[in-house]
Amino acid sequence: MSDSNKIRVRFAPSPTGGLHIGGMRTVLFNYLFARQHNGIFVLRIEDTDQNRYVPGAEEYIMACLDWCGMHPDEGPHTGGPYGPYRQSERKEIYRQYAEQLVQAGHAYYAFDSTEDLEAMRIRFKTAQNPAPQYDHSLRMKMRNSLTLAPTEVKQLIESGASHVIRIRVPENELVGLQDMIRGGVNFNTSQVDDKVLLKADGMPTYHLAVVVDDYLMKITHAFRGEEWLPSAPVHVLLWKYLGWEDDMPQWAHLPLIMKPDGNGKLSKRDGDRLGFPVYAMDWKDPKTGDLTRGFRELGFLAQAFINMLAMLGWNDGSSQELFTMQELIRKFSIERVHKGGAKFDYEKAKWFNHEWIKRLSPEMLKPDVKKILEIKGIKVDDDALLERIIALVKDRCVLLPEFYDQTKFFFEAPKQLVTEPIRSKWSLEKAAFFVDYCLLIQTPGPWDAAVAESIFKNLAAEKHIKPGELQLPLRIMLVGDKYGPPVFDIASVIGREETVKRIQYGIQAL
RNA sequence: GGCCCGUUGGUCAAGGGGUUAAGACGCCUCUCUUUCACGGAGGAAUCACGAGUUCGAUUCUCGUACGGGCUACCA
Repeated sequence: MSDSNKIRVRFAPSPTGGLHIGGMRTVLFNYLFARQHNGIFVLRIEDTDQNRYVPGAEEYIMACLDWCGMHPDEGPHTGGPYGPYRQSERKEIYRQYAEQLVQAGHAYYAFDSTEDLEAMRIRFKTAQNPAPQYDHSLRMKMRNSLTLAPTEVKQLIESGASHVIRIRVPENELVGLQDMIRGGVNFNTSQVDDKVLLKADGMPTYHLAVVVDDYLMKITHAFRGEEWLPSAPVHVLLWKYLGWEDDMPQWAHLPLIMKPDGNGKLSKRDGDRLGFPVYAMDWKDPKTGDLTRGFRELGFLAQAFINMLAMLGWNDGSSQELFTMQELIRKFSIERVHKGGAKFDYEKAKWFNHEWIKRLSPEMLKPDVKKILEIKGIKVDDDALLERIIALVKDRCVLLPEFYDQTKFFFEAPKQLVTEPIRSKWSLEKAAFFVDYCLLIQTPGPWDAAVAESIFKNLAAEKHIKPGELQLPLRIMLVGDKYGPPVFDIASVIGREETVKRIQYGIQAL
């Protein structure tokens, strides 16, 4: 494939806060598509709204992509031949195209103030039309270069009067587009309003910027959320009016991710309300200082997060649900993306993580587990030991932090023993058994789970006590509670001396 | 209100004119394990509705209902 027809996609977030799973899924689909076709994945920062700009959000977005291993081929930090990749730094580019549109009669200057606009909306509001739009039916009633005398317009502009440039949407024309997911979608332009293209501050709106930049950056396939579908005719019109129709990218409007309960698209609030993450990573709002927890910090593996994201609205047609990034790159197809929105299910998300923890080797899990333990003040230097422990417990950890609860007793004796389950059945005979058991295991010789178990069972048989009656007490002495991997494995790992110590302490406590 | 997009169990979903309508999550039962999980075996539960086309519609068409999105000098 030559460079001229190379597939180029872009993820174009606006840096206004945390990156939620919908955004991350858009990145993922872009990334998969690019990699599958050996194309270019561009990151473009859409920071045209100065009011909503949040410092740090761009770095945060980069970090999220980094976590998931989806590195842009071009972008503000990587550079590239079509930069700059921040729209705020491209401000000067947009004006000329807006002016070009005005010259061609496809756009016009509008001088209406916010108050004018508000008054218009109130004045023309009826039961049939509760939200009047600045469109073909109303534009001749407003203050713009269509209604004002050319000399007046010229004078207003020269005097620096605040104004915007609006697209002049034709009346009663059919505008259609082919969507890769939905097929043909048609609109009658009479329903489309004269969207602002260039704002009073000289910044473009999304509508102008997305078209200009997609053209200039040679984007071939444009993926975005379904919420953009209604404004797609504006974009199609712009591609046409700018004379770039042949270069228009193929569109794919992705289904929305919905709230698990009730209705509407998923928002950060739902996560707060229902107790699950919505953002990829922890996000601290620099203004309020509020911390919103992310999937990563709550203990999700990047592999699981990606896998979960991919299955939200896509499948390969088989019943396979577990995919590596490489498999996804190979198997992804935009045609198999669902049309309907999917309700987010946190239980299922956790299931993916659990599956990935089970699937990954102790060695691969080790860095994450080390981090978890270090946070809790446990530093492990013996890698082989740690891997052995991880192998023992990983099947019972759903989220990474659970590795702490599942492994802490390997490193330190339980501080408190939960004795309720065994106290009532505790007896002098059992105490004597454990005293003897300690004596027996202290004699030199090999030490592993099998040894610990056979000594235990032989002694129990000798004393005519059912081994089952003894195992739970042993577990509680070693672990402190009724959970964890097989008890003799634990004894084996912590060693005979520590086992003896804990048993002796346990006998005291009971 | 208008425009646009959707609709297979509670959730994610496969399928697509004739099927016992896959599979997964969750839930329940049993089993393994004298811990907790994992694993294994089962179970309950679905084609929104109405017309039409057809020998036959969950599948095609049209309506309706319902859900969603948009309707900003936000993206």
